[in-house]
Amino acid sequence: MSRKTFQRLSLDDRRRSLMEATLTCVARNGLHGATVRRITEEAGVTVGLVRHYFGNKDDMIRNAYAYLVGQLTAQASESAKHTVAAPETQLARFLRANMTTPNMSEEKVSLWATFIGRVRHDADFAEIHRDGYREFLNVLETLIEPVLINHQRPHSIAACKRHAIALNGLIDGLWMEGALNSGLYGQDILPDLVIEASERL
Amino acid sequence: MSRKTFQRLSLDDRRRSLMEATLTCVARNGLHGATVRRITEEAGVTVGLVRHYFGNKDDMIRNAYAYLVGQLTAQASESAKHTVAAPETQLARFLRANMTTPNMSEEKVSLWATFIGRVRHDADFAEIHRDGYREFLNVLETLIEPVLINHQRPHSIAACKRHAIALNGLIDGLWMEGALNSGLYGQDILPDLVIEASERL
DNA sequence: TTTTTAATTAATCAATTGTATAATAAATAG
DNA sequence: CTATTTATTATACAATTGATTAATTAAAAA
Repeated sequence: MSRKTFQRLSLDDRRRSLMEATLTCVARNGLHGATVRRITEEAGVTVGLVRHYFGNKDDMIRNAYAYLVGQLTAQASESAKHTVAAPETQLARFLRANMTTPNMSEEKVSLWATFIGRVRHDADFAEIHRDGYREFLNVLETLIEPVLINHQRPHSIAACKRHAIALNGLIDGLWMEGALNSGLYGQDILPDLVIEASERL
Repeated sequence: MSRKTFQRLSLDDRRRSLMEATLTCVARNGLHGATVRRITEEAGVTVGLVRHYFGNKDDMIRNAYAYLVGQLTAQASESAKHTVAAPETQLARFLRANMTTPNMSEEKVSLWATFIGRVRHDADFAEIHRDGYREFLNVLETLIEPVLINHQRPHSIAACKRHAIALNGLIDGLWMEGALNSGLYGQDILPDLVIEASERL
């Protein structure tokens, strides 16, 4: 029997490959079904690499979670600073982007929810979550402030924050509804709905 | 060595005890850390009872999930049909109830999110989720319709549904924000916030 | 080319997993 | 009080788990 042929990847490439395989397996089999063997098979390598690149499985999963949150916030930041337009248009565009693919990928949202159960009990998860949340909130606040000013509404830091929290809640909630859409309504109403809703806010 | 002394419980009591222990363990250790041994120890029994009452572990977990969803929807329905009051007051009261304990128990919301990752891949989970979701939406719709009528706004079935979906999204999102509150704001602003937001909807 | 480096494989290990079965004892019926 | 039922315990088992180590080999260096 001959050994398996393999490629030597750079540290970053291999780590990313393993984190993505981790997310794929968690999405498919849940946190409890994402075993080291399944993950490494998905990545096309053998189990020893987990120790080599992450020390142990838990650390690999934490890194994968951070990787996921990073993707989500990066997408959000990206779709926020697009063109020059009226503040309302910018906010609306941002919201629409967050209600359509690829920002609202069913898999990512579902993954995000799967991990959230760990946030309350694992300090590392909590920190990753908090950082991502803070960044998303910041993006929202900077989008909201000019809109409030335009409409001559109170726009203190606190007021912006309140609106950001509410809007973020709405986005999160509709994310989840969209991600696991139970077939009770068409997916396509969500973008209009979130804009319609936030216009009233 | 003497054997462990025990009580024989009724079928319903023992099943409920095991389901509650299951939820406790999932909340504490995640779906992957909720082992049969931990669960049965939490329930104060030995492992053999899982087979006796649920056939296997997966079935026990599915039943525990259905039990959780049942609790959540029951709470919601309960807090909906309270007093006789103006439709706006009733809706506001319902929303406030959903943003405060015991309806918004951190543990329950966190549990709810933990399980949601399974909804897309397990038909049984999907059905349980869909049923609970439908019921919650129904409650919301019946609360919303009279409000719309009072304000002489379109109140077709479709319009009510849209509002219900949006409000449910807002509730879900704020639920999660509240449950894993990252310490970025005080918990107490959520009730006011959701009412303030929905008044504008 | 040859040498060196370290990424990767392959195999082994102890621990934990879910499940199954026979022995036991609590509750019920006669 | 005795017999019967069956909920519950205790134990065993095979499979799977995450972790560890030494042997390889691809790639870089010389």
